[in-house]
This record gives sequence, structure tokens and C-alpha cells, in this order.
Amino acid sequence: MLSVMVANPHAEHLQELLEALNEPQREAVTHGEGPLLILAGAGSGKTRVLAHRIAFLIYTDQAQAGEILAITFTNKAAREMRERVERLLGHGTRGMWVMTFHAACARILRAEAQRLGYTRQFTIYDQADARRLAKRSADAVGVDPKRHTPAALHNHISAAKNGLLDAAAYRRRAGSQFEEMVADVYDVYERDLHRMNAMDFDDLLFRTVNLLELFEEVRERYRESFRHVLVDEYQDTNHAQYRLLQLLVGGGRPPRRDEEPQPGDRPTYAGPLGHRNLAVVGDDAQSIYSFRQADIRNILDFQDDFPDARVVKLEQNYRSTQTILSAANAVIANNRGGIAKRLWSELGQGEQIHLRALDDDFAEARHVVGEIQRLLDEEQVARSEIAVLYRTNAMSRALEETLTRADVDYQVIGGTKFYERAEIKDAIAYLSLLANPADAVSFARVVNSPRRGIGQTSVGRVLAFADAHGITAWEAAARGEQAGVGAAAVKALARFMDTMRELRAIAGLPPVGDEDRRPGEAVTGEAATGEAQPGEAALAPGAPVGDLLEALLAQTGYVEALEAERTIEAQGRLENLEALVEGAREFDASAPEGQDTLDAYLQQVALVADADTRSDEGLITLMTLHNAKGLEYPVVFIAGMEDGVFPHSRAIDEGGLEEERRLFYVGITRAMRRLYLTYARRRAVFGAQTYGLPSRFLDEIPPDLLDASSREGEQRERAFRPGALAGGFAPAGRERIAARAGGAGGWQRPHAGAAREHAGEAAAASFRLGEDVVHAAFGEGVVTGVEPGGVIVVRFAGDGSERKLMAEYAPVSRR
DNA sequence: ATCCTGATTTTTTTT
DNA sequence: AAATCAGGAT
Repeated sequence: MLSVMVANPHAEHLQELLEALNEPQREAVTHGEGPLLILAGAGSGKTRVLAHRIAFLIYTDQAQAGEILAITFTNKAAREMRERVERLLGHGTRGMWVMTFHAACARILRAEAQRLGYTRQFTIYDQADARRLAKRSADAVGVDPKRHTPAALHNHISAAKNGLLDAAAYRRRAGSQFEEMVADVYDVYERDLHRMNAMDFDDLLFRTVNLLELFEEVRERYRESFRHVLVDEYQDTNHAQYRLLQLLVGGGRPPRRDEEPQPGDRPTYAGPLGHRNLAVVGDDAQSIYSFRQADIRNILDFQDDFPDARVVKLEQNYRSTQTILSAANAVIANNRGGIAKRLWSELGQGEQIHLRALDDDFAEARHVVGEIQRLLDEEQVARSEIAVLYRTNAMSRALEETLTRADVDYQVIGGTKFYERAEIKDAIAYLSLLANPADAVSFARVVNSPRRGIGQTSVGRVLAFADAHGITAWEAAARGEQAGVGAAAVKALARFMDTMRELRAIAGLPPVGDEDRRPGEAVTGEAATGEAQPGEAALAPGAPVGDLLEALLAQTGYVEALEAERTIEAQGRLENLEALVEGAREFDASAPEGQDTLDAYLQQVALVADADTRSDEGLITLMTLHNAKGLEYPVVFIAGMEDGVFPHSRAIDEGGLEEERRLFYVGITRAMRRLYLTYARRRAVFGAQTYGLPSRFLDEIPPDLLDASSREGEQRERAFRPGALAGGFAPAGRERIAARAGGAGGWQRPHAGAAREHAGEAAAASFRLGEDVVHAAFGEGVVTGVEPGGVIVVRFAGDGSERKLMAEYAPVSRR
């Protein structure tokens, strides 16, 4: 090692790079070629190790920037990784692939899609689009929609894809009538996707694996190109991702029993070994994505895959106090199996953990907010140092309302997404349809939005006609009459198509019909090898995406229709669209050399959830426990510590307790100095009151780690400013918890969600447009809309927000 | 084709 | 509590 350093022109940098590391970290960073497994406990500096390793590989000339593929699970993690590497190198990382699995696959497929019978403009369907398509497929097959929801069907298909089973392979394994039916739906779903030149999220992985298995030349090219592959959060990889990595680095093992090929399956590639320069980092105790088919065995069996792998354990935690670590260790000890790790910290015992019981979800929220206010005022804690975590997104509501009321600024990570709003999805669907005329889902979405007099029936006829004749929705729309569409709708369709053709011209796209191969006709085998240079732009660059969007919104009449509504809600939608255009302009400005900007833009929009767009400094952060993985905060609240909420009732039913416990472990270990746990005896779920018991996980925390008032049985709910709501009296957890922990068998735990009572009293006040109202949480506002079903829209003066409320039940009254 | 109303569903977690 | 869906009225 030393000799390398001395001979190296970057010797100074190198030394600096390595000095800042502890011994095992340094071992991982300086490991040379060959497989490397880094078992990194929570807070042990794994991101740091990855970033340093990348810098080390470059400084020691073991790799060029362009020869590194570093994979993360979220875009946010990717961005952070890139920034850290740039800081270490002191310059940019051009050519380095630092991105999510999905983004890397999309990029490879963009270049190679033609080999699989797709054009490079293929559309990426998000979850909602995929579900819609699954519903259509289910209808086509004649599935009873009452018995099987599209979501459930799509989940099965998704699981199959992540297991690398296509429809035929899935059918071969079908062992029940239900699975036969899923196979039928899968068949149609898969065929339609391909016909529409579209892929869902799972396809991005599956098709890339297909590509690398099928085309030796492509496989070799990417193998050579990525001399070193690094993977973060390896415990959360699924089978498709596992297989992808094996193909890229050349390694692997015989199939497991549940992966045995069946007669009729396409043979999988098992060729010569590759460079095997694969470095993975992970922690089996933090595996929390099995619902996405993550397979914890990937990390547990890494040494079977690579018997010569070097294994490094990182056990020193730099984040949390010993009290917090002890709690985390005690909790996770209740799981069976797993790789033994002893996390330790030099940060001292620190403060004990605070546990509080509250009467209901709003009392819980008031307690949390009251404590936050105290920390801000009395202890000079910064807002950015505080996070509130919860199990499900829906739980943010009580917290948000209470924070708003207390005038504490906050941000929610995840949750309702910008790109999921109807007007944004419409605009994106227009772009998708322009780029990919075969995209029937987008076609169906926008053809009558704004209203053009093309209703469900007409759209259905067009799509059925396209289906019957094996043509695209675009082509079918141009032949409305033959499709049996009524005369008025034919005219409307023609006008719509004219508009779309004009927009295609503005986008710089050629007229539809001759620019690309019809999707669905795969170019297979040898015939394809050698043609089509990846990365080469086939089309002339068109107008910038921002301009195109603006033109589109104007020419389709979309903006006009919204303006005509003259409601504040429509005003909000217009503002959202302006924000979208603005974002697109920023994208244009930073896009490299104008080529294929539309495709690149659509890809980014599809793959970048705004959970990872910016997170403002200076705000309290609210998010789900899942979203918190990889983050750390000096002060962490975990709310909703009740059985049925956390662990979630579905997980209890389906035997997912160990994963829930890992999720709790993740939550605890986010905290650096201070950890608060709260639960509510009563909580509104789906608008009905539910009674819950304290989470069984609370019993697993050694009582001496809890602070005195947590243990001593009673304390007052913290006074809540302003407007001092009734401070509830809370005889707290200890007796009940201790009683249960002590008494073997304890008391019977009612099935979660069993106890419910009806909520709300009547007094149906009818509100009228323009009336001044006051809301218990949001304050003063004005009625800006009255909708059917007793829904009113209120614009609040406090924060300018607009919210839909149930007039009958919401705490609003006339002012 | 579109609007209106009542019924049903939603809540795991995400690329 | 609020969103979505289905069926019926216009």
C-alpha cells in the first residue's frame, strides 16, 4: 500500500484521504480488485467509505471516472454520493455513473432499446399508470373487479417481474386457479406494454437483464466499461437487481431451490467470469423493502456467491449516544438470524429516551409540537435538527395541522407528490404522447382533457380498434370513422390530431409514420449485433422542453379551460403548471448540448420522485420511517407507537414482524442525541375512532433506558401554545407496559383495528361561496368553492393554502 | 357526453 | 376525512 502512495502523484491527497478513516474503514477503502462485502452498522460511515473508495480508485489510477458505476437506491442518495466524491477529488465527476438502479437501467435501455423491439423514446409508466393498465388488462381477460383489485393484480405481476419471470414462465409455475388468472392478466399486460412502446418500473430492471443475457456483445461492452461496480444498501436488492449485478461483474452461484429453472424456461446466461470488482455495502438489520421483493439473502449469502470475498465489518457508530444504540441493539436482538454486529459509540451515555402516552392522535401531535417549541426556544435547537417520523403517510395530517396552527415551519418529505397532481400528469402525458405516439395510456389520459367532446365511449372504441388491428392509438385516432366513433367525436378527434401534429413539428419530431420501427417487432439474436451505436441521437434537436410545454398548454386549450373556470382551485393548478414550465426551463439550461432533451426530460420526471427534490434547511422535517433511512437528526420523534399502527396490522397478519422491527431499528438509529417515542390510546383511522394498545416493540426497550417520567407513570401533556388547548391528563405507560412485559401471556390483545366507533356529530351547515369561515386548526379563511357531496373548498389566510373540507364534519364555522 | 349523487375505498412502506 | 368510482339523470 505504502509503495503505491509514494509513487503516486496524488500522494498527498491519498494520505489525507486515508488519515480520516478508522482501521476497518481504511481496509474497505483500499481493498484492490475482487469482491468486497462491507457490513456497515447504522451510523458507521458507510456512505463515507463508499465515497472515499471511489476517490481512492481514481487517485491510484485503478479506475477512470467513466469506469465507475456507483448504485444507490434513491436519487437523493445518489446526489449526495456524487457531491461527496467531488469534494474529495476537488473536481467534477463527469462520466461517472452515480445513480439509482432504475436510472442506470433506463440509461442503458435508452441506448439499446431497439434490440428489444422498443424505440429509444419508450415511455416509463409510474405506479399509477401501470395500475391503470393492469385494470384494463384485467377487464380484457374478464376478471371480476370486485374480487381482485388492479392494485393486487399489479403487485403479483410486479413480484413476478422482479423475480425475472415473464408471463410464460410465471404460468409454468402457477399452482392455483388464482395464479392462472394472474398469468392471463400478465399476458395481456405484457403484450400491451410492449405494443405501446412502454415499460413499467419493473421492466427497467427486467429488460436490462434480458438485454445483457441476450446480447453478448452488449454485455461485454458494459462489463469492460464498468471496471468497478459499487452498491449501497445492498440488503435491499431484489432478484432482478442481483442478477443484473452478476451479469455486469461476472460472478454468481447455482440457482437456489426456489429459483430452479422449469422446463421451457429460456436458458439463463452462465458464461465466463468477469472482473468481479463488486463492492457492496449494507446492513441486514436495516432491510425494510421486502414488499418490493428485496431479498435479504442477497447480502446474507454474498460469501457463497463470492467465496473469496473480503469481508469488512464497520461497528463503530459515530452518530448516536450509547443509550440510543443500546435501545436499538436490544430491540433488534428479538429478531432471529442476521449477521452479528456489536455497535459501539464513543459519544457517551447521553440522555435517556422519552416515552409518552397521549389520549388521542391530536393530543399526541400537540405534545410533539409543544416539545418542539420548547426545544427551539429553550435549548437553541435548530429546526433543521428535528425530525418527526411515522409509519404511514396518512399520519402526517394531525401533525401538519398542529404545526400549522402553532406557526412552526415544517416540510414533509414524500407524501403527496407534485408529479402526481392531475394537471401535472396531464402535461407530462402530452409530452409522452408526442415523444411516443404508441403510448395509449397517455393518449387516453389527454385526448379529452380539456373537454373536447370525446367521451369514454369514443376513447374506448379507438383503443379497441387499435388493439384489433395491431396499430397504435395515434394511428387509430386518425381513423376515427372506421373505429365506429360518432360523427361529432370524429371531428373532435381530427382537430385533436391536428394539434398534436403541430406540436410534434414544434418539438422537432418528424411526422408520425416513418420515423421509427413499429414497437412490438423485436430484433432478435445475431441479426441485431453490430448495428446501432448506443448513445447516438437519431433525431434533430427540437425546441427546448420548456418552450414546448408552454406551446402545448396554450395550443391544446388546457390553460384556456382552466382560466375559464375562474376558481381559486383552477388558479392553483395554473400556478402548478407554471412551476412545471419553470422546472423544465431549468432542465433545458443544464441539459448537455440539446440532444434528445425531451426524452431525457421525460425520463427524469418518471424516475425522480420529489421526495428527493430539495429539502429546505431551516425547517422541521416530517416523513415516514422508510423515507428516513440513511438520514440522521440530533432530535428524533417517532409517533404512533401502537400495535396495529407500528407494527402495522397488515404486517402482523402477514408475518412481517421482523421487518417491522428492523424498521423500528432504522427509526431509533436515526437519532443522534435525543429520541422521543409517543403513542395515542385513541386514533382516527379512515375517519373512525380506533382504540389501540402500546406497541409491543416498546416492551423490548430496557426500562432503564427510559427517562424517569416515562417510567413513573404519569405526567401532564405539555402545555400547548398558542390558545392553550385543554392539557389532557395522561396516566402513562409504565404500569400498563410493565404489567404486560412481566405477566407472561399478558392480557389479550384485540385484533388491531377491531374496535371502532362512529365519529363526528352532524349539524350540517351549508356554506356559500365567498363566506368567511374559521377552522380550528387552519384559522381564518374564505369559501372558494362548493362541491357536490358536502365538500367545500376553503382558502386560508394564514398560509394561503387551499383545502377541501367536509362541511359537515370539519371543524369549521361561519365567522 | 357530461353532470350529479351516493357508495365504496383508502393506509404500509417506494424506484 | 377525503378521494374515487359507478350508475343514473340530464
